[in-house]
Amino acid sequence: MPRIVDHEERRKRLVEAVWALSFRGGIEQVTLRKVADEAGVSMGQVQHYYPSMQALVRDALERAVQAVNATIEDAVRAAGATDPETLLRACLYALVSPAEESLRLMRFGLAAAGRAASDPTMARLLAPGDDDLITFTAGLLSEARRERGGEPRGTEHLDADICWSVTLALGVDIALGHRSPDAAKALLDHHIEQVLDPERPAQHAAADCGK
Amino acid sequence: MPRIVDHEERRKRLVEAVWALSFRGGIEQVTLRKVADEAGVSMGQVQHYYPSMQALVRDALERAVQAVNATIEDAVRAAGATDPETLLRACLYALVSPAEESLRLMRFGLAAAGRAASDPTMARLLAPGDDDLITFTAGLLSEARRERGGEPRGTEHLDADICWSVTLALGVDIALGHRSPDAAKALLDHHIEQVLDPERPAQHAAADCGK
DNA sequence: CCGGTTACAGTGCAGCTGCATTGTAAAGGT
DNA sequence: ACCTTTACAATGCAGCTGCACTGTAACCGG
Repeated sequence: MPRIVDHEERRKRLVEAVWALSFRGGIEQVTLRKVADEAGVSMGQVQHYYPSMQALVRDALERAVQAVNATIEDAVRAAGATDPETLLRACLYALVSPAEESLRLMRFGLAAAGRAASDPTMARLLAPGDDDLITFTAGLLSEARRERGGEPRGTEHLDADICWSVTLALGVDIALGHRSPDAAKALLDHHIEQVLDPERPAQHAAADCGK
Repeated sequence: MPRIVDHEERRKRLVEAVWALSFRGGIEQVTLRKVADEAGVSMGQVQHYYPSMQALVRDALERAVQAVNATIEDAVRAAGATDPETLLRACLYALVSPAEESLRLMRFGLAAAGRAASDPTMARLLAPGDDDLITFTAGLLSEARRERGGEPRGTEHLDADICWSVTLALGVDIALGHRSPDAAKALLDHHIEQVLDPERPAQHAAADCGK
């Protein structure tokens, strides 16, 4: 019947405006008017697609989470059918990537997490999906250990959980500018080494893992 | 000459009002009027002690960081002269404590970190002091390993860094309500075990480290 | 007792906020 | 050709914001 437009495209554009604004001046700069300006549209359009500001920010967060997850899945797909260790590294690296897009997402994610600290409905968006990811990672850990000649330790699930915790913390550090992506990657490498091959002492003296 | 009051006491009261408000409704609820109300004083007083809202929040963050550090130091002092492993655990547990006060600080810290993501002057307040803490922790790790009959691995500094990263990530999870303090502690225990005694396989089957 | 300094309390204001409302142009079905 | 539905654009508004400003009461050295 009526005029038909691509809703998805509009929402995406608006959400990207939110990300951009938040990246530049913090989530507090995300207002109806500024989002409209950044997206090059009118306030009316923003209101047309989102009933409230909260809904906009929520959707922006949801899409940010999806985008990060997509980054990980892309990494898996790109790695293809290599050894599990390479795959594992590829997954984890996705969160400490120096790519600008990744940085934008992490920054917004952190800002949103700040809000989520006292907004349960937002916190839920940041919650781990269904720990499929952890289970998948645990599988990789298990295989990677076997490939290195180690025996299974039965703690893969916990180890995977910790792996992601470390990675997330490093991502936060990067977002805050406390660590360079390189330094984070180096530290992450050390941890992976430790997890995969606990017995081996220090091997690569780790050029610099400093800040 | 003039009327004399305890400046420190006033500022502390105001900052605690900021923490309380932020805990309840998020950092966005922290406004001049609400802070004044919460502290039971007038807006004029808030303005008298802080030239701007930014300054207030900054001071609140600075004091929150100090308070958390104090928590760690208290833990060290309380542990007294026990074995290094107990000391190490005491330090790390400070960040995943179920104490309400700790929760308030972590929540506010997370909210502030959200702002710090795009405010470098705030990010600096959250930056690691001078990695004295990491070095201290590395020392504990080293001693604890020796006590367990292990040989030094030369990676204690990196390991300590990772320890705190894990702990921080768990603290964030708790603040977001994604993990209970108990679950976090259990996972942290697993990691400590792993770090101190890499060779040993799984020992305590870890009742539940689930969410 | 008094001048001066400090420590507030109260008020006013310009600017911005989200949101409701109204107006209107475009498109498709009939 | 018309009518209905959609997709906006533009404007209005009440509420809140930080902050500047003014008033004033307490205190203390002299």
